[in-house]
Amino acid sequence: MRLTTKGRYAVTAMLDLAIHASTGPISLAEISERQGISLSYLEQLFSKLRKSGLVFSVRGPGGGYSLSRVGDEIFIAQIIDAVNEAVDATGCGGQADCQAGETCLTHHLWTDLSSQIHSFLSDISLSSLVERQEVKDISLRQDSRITEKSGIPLSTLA
Amino acid sequence: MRLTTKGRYAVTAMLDLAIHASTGPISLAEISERQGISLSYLEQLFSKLRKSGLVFSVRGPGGGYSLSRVGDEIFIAQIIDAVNEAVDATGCGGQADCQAGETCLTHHLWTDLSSQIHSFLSDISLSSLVERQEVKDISLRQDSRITEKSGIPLSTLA
DNA sequence: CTAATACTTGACTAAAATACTCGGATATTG
DNA sequence: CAATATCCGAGTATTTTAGTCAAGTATTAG
Repeated sequence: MRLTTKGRYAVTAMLDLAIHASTGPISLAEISERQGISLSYLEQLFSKLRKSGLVFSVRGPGGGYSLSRVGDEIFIAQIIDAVNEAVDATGCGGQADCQAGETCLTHHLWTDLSSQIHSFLSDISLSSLVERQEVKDISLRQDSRITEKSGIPLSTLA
Repeated sequence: MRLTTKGRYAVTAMLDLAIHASTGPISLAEISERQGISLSYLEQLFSKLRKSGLVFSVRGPGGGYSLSRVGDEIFIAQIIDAVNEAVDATGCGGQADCQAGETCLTHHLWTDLSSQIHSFLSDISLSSLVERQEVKDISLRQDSRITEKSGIPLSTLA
């Protein structure tokens, strides 16, 4: 199964984009700070997300990325597919040549599992995540932490 | 997500054991040949499977491994748990400290996915796999290939 | 009793994948 | 033209995986 930080970061970043969608394009620097993901790494991921048509970019000052369509038309499986190539639990990439060119004993089991996972993640839209209370809470915490940092100093120490 | 050849091999080997259960203990050498898995690697895996109580061993000539209980009381999730520690889609191992000690934006999603996968694999018993037609077919092919090798020479060349 | 079989254990290692970094280029805005 | 921000490819340290190797112990057949 390919489900690593790459896929997780991609979903997290896309969710960040969905949450802050109303304010125009979001720069990767913002996402990097809010979500704690390295900027260079985000650049790599968004290159793939853009090529898959999930986001579009605006260059230059004030630029950044935006979702290419509304959040309830973007599903988690699409995001993971875009950066991970495929969610696949088989060892042969679905080729069924797992044991010296022939099908291994458990091939069909992993095929079933793969489609199970895929359909689960295909049913969850970005919008549905944005609506969840835990997500709202965490997002609020993240936003306020950023505000503290870049806003009015909290004490006279500085 | 941790689902690698380790877990796949373990399930495959256990299924091999379930299929050939009637003939007493099965040696790892047999499984190694039938399933194309290195003997030393199988030894590692079965060490964990034994410690988890899924199999028991008989030493000495004629020895090998047997299932510790009937195949419809052994589930795929248990096998994977035994060798892989856990099927877990989160990056934090369920600790919810994914982002600098705090919960990351997508933590709950990965928690949900993990339990989805786990319950899917918890519903599938070894016996149910043994019953499947594809598994029967593949097993038959594997057994006949072994027979050819160790049985009556197919030509006078040797 | 002894030789062969087969499990048991732990340490070690090559190869692959992952999770990045780095340098520089290009486009856009003010 | 200077600052911002995306774009792109190559390079790399770390970690994980998948597997080897060596030495041992228990058991049984003969």
